[in-house]
Amino acid sequence: MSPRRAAALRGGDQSLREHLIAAAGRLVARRGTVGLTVRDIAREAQVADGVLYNHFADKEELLAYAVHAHLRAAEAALEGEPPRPGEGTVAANLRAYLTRALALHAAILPAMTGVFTQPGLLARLAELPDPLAGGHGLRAELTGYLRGEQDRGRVAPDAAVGAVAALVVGVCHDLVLHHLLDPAAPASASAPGMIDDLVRTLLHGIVPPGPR
Amino acid sequence: MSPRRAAALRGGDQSLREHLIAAAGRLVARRGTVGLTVRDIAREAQVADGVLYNHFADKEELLAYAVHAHLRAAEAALEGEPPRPGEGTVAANLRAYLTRALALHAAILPAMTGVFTQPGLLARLAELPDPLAGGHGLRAELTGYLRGEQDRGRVAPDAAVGAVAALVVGVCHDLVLHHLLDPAAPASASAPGMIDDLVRTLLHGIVPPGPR
DNA sequence: TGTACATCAGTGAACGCGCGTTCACTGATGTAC
DNA sequence: TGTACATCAGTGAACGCGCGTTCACTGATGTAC
Repeated sequence: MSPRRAAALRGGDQSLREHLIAAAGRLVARRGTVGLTVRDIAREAQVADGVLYNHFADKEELLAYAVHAHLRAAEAALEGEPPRPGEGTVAANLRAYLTRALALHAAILPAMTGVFTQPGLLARLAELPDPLAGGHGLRAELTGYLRGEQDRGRVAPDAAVGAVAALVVGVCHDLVLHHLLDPAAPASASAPGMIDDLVRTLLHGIVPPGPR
Repeated sequence: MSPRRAAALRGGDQSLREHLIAAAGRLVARRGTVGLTVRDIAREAQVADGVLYNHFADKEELLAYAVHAHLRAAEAALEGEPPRPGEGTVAANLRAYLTRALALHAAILPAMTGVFTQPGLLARLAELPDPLAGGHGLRAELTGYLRGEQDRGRVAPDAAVGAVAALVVGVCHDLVLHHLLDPAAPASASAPGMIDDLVRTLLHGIVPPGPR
């Protein structure tokens, strides 16, 4: 008793549900969630307009799964492992965290920008397991790393790790948003030395050298 | 030859055009641009649905003026003057800049979040004079201030002023967005010490004291 | 093995709603006499 | 000064479109005999 199968699924072993999430996820990665219609998704999935309602309560539920898949894919696409306390130099590690965070935000922010403006979608997304909520995991990773360096004496014991994490995540927002505002302009994140400047500032601050 | 006047304008000396921009601006400040309909605006202005087309090419043009008015109002509402190089202490001045920037972003970001997702509206807004584009003016102010302090030797001559500006503006995005994501959670910006932590980090960095 | 039937996911035309926009009409005010 | 008319911004019902959603129908597959 296995009834009709969607034409687009011939030859594959994916369920239509997974197929729909994947298709919607592709569109989310490409265009964000704003202005995405159920017909766009059905066309991308090469499937009838109405099927999605056999697998999801409504458009918002499908979109929540699609955004979730997009976020996890962006996270999985990050290269290498996050640095660990004690290894290499603090400067190199901070640089690695900044690079990772920038790459993640560049992949995620365009889609998340739309999510911010759709409270219902945001709520649906929060209900899914492991939401990672746009860089939360990264913030925790960085905070943990800095605490580890404090234990090893390579970061000042009174350094404000929470402030550093907020600065790092924030600067990612800023650099990526600037690029969104004016896609023609060269991303200042890729400006030579920008990341190094950020690392230097976070490490040593801006007061002149001399007695503190 | 002065024909009919909108009922809502009785007793005032405002033009209907200004009246519409003000009403739309109020809604933008309250709810952002997303989901705002021309009927919402007409109801807020206590005016007929269609009048806006006597004064604006379309909804988007009115919205652009409304957002622009909102941005200028938020900027005007900032208390006090931005600090000047040489006055007070660098720490106090940085604190003042952070406080100003946070206040501005808290007022502006909810509306701007929606603007990011409406490319047409963004383009219209960019066409208006003095767009200030979500903190551009503030960034320039801060950069100028830091250069002035460099001239006076209170900020290291090799300090990366552009990086500091990006960090300051970025952390504002971050703190405000967090509040947007979870309005119930207490704003970490208001957490006691957060701003002081940020100032300390920017001034002195996180490496342990000792020989550089 | 071959044939008729039952099942039910997939299909896509159609529905209803809300939106931006239009336009025939209204009516307060200035002008002509 | 008083009256009839012209003007045109304001009015709001109506239009058309695109959207999310529904549902009568289709047809590939498993089952009964």
